[in-house]
Amino acid sequence: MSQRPNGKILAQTASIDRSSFEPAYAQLVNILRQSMAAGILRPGDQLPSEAQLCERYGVSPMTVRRAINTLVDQGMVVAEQGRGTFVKPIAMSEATFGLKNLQDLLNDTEHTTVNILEARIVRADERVARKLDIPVGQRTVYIRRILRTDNQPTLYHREYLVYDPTRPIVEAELEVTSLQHLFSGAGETILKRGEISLEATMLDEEEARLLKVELPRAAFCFEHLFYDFEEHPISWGWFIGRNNLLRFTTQVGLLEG
Amino acid sequence: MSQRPNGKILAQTASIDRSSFEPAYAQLVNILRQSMAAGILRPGDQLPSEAQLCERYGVSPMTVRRAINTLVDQGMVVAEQGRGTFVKPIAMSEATFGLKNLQDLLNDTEHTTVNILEARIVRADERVARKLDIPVGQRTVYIRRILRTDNQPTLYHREYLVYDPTRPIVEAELEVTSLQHLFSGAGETILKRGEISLEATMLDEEEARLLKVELPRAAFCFEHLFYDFEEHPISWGWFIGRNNLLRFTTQVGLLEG
DNA sequence: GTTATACACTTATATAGGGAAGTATTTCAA
DNA sequence: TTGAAATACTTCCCTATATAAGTGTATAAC
Repeated sequence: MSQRPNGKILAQTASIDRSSFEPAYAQLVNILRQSMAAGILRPGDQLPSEAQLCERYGVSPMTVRRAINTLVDQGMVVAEQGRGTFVKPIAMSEATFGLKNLQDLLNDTEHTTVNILEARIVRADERVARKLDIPVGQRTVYIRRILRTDNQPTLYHREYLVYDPTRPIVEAELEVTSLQHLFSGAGETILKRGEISLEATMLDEEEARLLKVELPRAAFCFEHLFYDFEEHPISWGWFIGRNNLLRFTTQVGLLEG
Repeated sequence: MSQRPNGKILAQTASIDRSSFEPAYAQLVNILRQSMAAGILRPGDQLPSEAQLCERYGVSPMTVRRAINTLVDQGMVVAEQGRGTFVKPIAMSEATFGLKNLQDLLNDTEHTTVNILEARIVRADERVARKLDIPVGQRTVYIRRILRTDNQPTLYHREYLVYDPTRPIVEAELEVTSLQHLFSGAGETILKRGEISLEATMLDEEEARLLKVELPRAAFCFEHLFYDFEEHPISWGWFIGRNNLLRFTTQVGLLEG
């Protein structure tokens, strides 16, 4: 049975280095993480109690608490009041796919360029009006962009913006760098929140031509809808990416070991 | 200029209820979140200093620290030592897509059934051998499953497992419920970590037939590779999902308002 | 005018301790 | 033997306090 916290194993492996620049709580987090990565603490095992950790590593209860809270926040352990803290088994459902690849692509101004294919005022059709919550026929700004990496087209972006001269976002959006702002959030104080969804689609003829690929072809479609602080939608658009260049990868469980 | 922390606004909105079951730090987190959601604290604004928050809400510095740390961990604010704590603008790059939908699908035993189409021992070909880091020709367990929701096929899963009679995962995997275990992590103490990647693909003929859709059709392909504590791969497989039933949605920025 | 120092402000880390709440075990009584 | 109460142990939450360290500004010295 490995349900009972076992002390000796952990004690010999490592200790807190007080002269280090790394804070004690962070060192303790790493010690526990490495114990899990090395298989000393397996899923389901109980961690040493907080009092035991205090004594063993010579730190105060609050430091131990902070370390354990960190692990709980990271989803690596579960703490049950009155029972103990236990190592969580890895769960595929906790995998998350981020958009960091996409951002890196945009921030790499060395290799990446953004071209505006079209930017004009259009009247909202039924579909656009519903998405942006405006009357049919109201003016919107329609923008089509193509994003190239080393002169290879990688992303095709279309976007509808509500047309409001008092709102500076329209001008800002027209700049080629505005996509970066959308991603990194540099200085956009108008947007409150956004809904983003990802789906797999077939490229149509225009998309294939612009992305320079053969039909039929599958691709990611990446739809976004942004709201201002009055909860009004102000931007609806979608990215279409070449699936060979855009791949989402992630890890579950423990990293190094 | 809204760079200077403004006190009065927040003070009138809410206060800490000491008789509540909700801990003080959590209440403070909610107060600050709501201030941001309501637009009182806009992106780029500076939060009141920790000392100010202590005084205003009558809590100790550690309580304030924990609340702020929580917001930092959630990516809503950035704390800069010596300067202050600032509200982060929303960034699309921080959007993450989770697999909770998929898990809910699997856990819903009322509407979801798993059928094993095939489960047999096969010799590893070059591709499988490379993925599982085993010699070509070594025996593996090949499993094909179809997952139905309300008798509608939704997911097609194929998987190769290294064949090792001493390892109980092979038997466990053969059960129809094992997919749930993979996702929720119930009792799997053998798996250390996993790599998961998502891409958009075109369905081939067999996949389309099993999922009962017309060709050509785009779909998500969801590849997974799991390792044991000796860092040996033990499971390689992939899900193919009907794109109309499998959609990834997420939010960036502030939720309620 | 320029530089160096001191100070006030911020966040960051750590210590010590106490009380509340939940769980599991033991002990005691029926 | 069974059931209930007491006890020990665990995590959880909070307070109070101290020190360190980074940032910016005002002041004094050159």
